[in-house]
Amino acid sequence: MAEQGKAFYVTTPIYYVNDAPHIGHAYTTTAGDVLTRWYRQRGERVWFLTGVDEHGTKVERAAESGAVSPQDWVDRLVAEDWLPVLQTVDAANDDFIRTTSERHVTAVQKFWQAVRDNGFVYAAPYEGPYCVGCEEFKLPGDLVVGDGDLAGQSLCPVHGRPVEQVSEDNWFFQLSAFAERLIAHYEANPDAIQPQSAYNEVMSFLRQGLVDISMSRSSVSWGIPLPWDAKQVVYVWFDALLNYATAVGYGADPDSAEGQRFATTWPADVHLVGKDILRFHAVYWPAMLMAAGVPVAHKVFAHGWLLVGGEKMSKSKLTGIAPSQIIDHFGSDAFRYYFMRAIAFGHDGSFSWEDMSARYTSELANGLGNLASRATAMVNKYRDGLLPAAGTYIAVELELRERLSVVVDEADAAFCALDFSSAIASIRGFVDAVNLYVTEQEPWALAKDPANDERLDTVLYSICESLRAIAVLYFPLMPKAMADLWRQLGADVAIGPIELQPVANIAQWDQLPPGSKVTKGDSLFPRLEDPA
RNA sequence: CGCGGGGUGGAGCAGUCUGGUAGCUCGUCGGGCUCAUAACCCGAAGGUCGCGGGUUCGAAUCCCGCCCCCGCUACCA
Repeated sequence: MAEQGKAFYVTTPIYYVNDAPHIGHAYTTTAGDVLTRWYRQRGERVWFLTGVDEHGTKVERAAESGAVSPQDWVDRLVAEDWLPVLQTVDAANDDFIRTTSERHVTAVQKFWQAVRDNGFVYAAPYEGPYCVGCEEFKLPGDLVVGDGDLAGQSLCPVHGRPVEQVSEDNWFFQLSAFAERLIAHYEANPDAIQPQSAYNEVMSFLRQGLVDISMSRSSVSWGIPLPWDAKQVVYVWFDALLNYATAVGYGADPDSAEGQRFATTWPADVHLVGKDILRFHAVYWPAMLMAAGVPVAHKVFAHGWLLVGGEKMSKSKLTGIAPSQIIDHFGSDAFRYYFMRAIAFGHDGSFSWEDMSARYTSELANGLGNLASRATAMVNKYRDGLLPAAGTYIAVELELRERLSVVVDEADAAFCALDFSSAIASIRGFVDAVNLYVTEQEPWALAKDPANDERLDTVLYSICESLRAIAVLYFPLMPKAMADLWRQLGADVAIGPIELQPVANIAQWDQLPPGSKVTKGDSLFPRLEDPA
């Protein structure tokens, strides 16, 4: 559990503005959103941060070719691409950090000044193989050996051209000083990197030893100037990683609102990252924090890649998919459901339109949507839309309630462990159990004989109570549809807003007051035609 | 000896850490029901869990060897 008074703080990576948002970005954001919405549903204080990374050579160059200033360029990308995608996936982030914002820039300078004051930054010439095409230094291991005319020469693997030996004066971060501390930290906190495969990877990397790493660039101008050397800017990774701390008030006056936020929010509880940027988050970032004398994050969780046609998504192969392509058709709830349900978090997973469509139809339309539909229809048909009071519960209802109680516990444990697919599997099992309950109790048969009135009341009430619980359980995952369901059950009027229903109370039965107005509204998940 | 991930019924995936009737979604076949979004429920067929050894009363799961696929080569989640 979080420290007393501290918010449960979750971050996504900050996305590079020069890319087009695709479903990989949306996947990470969705995971963070579901996780934080669940914690809010538990009644905890929560802080959910996302944002964008705006510095670096690529942006500088792109702006140049568009004949605008870098700032205008990134302003436009943020407004047109990155903020809208949050609406598209229905993310309820508490903040959005931009690395060009004043609060970030000044805090980054404070941070590196602190690291330097602590003795972990030094000047040295950096010499190494440099690719003019990439405009960056390469590591010897990155290079490939040429053949033919270029036989024997070291080539840039991207451009296939010989690299040059270049030297520039640089500032170095003394990363090597932290290998032992990091190893000790992770040995003492084996849950600090998940899943296990990511933990193993980082540990084996650390045990090879760490080398110092250049933290500034003189060849780039679009960045944050070093406070002690205005001719150099902070290397973009060592600017970007700091967002997690600067966004919640690192470096602010402790008595200010920002300073208070830092005190009650930092350290982060979960950094969500793709497995490709694990090393930055599990090695460089905590080392930087240690160097500055700031506590490190509790956990880094590395999720897998989305594969399309068995390969990592690729725009050049036409498999880079914009979230809106899917969400325009299926809606944001179905998008969130699909990616959290179909892919074990931490593993790679395949996306296909066919699978998405099949799951939507089977699990959402035929499963949950249809259950809501048959429930609201029967209350209207047999009881004029007024929820009846339950009569005497018999064994089947008691079993259903017991099942619910188990499901709530399972879902809570799984969501808190970021095991989204297991949480959903558990809830889905309950939906199936309720569908089975309906079929076996045959309310339509009970309705044929007034002698069964009380029994029919009990069955109808139990179905609606089950749906009440399902709505709350699924609300963090599918906020729009579950808010709809909540209204159809009359629960907003009867027991208040769905977002205020604590997880701890979900399994408590008899919450819907008899007499509530149950409405048969639009289908929660209408069956969709396959697009041609 | 590069590092890492993976190979489970027709498709896509759990399960492997903490050995003990192989599970889920879809698809196929047969039956039931009619409240409901032609939806719901039941039953059945279909797997030597990549291959070969080993440990064990017992291995998808642990150990050894091997084969194959995919990333690490950036649109970077």
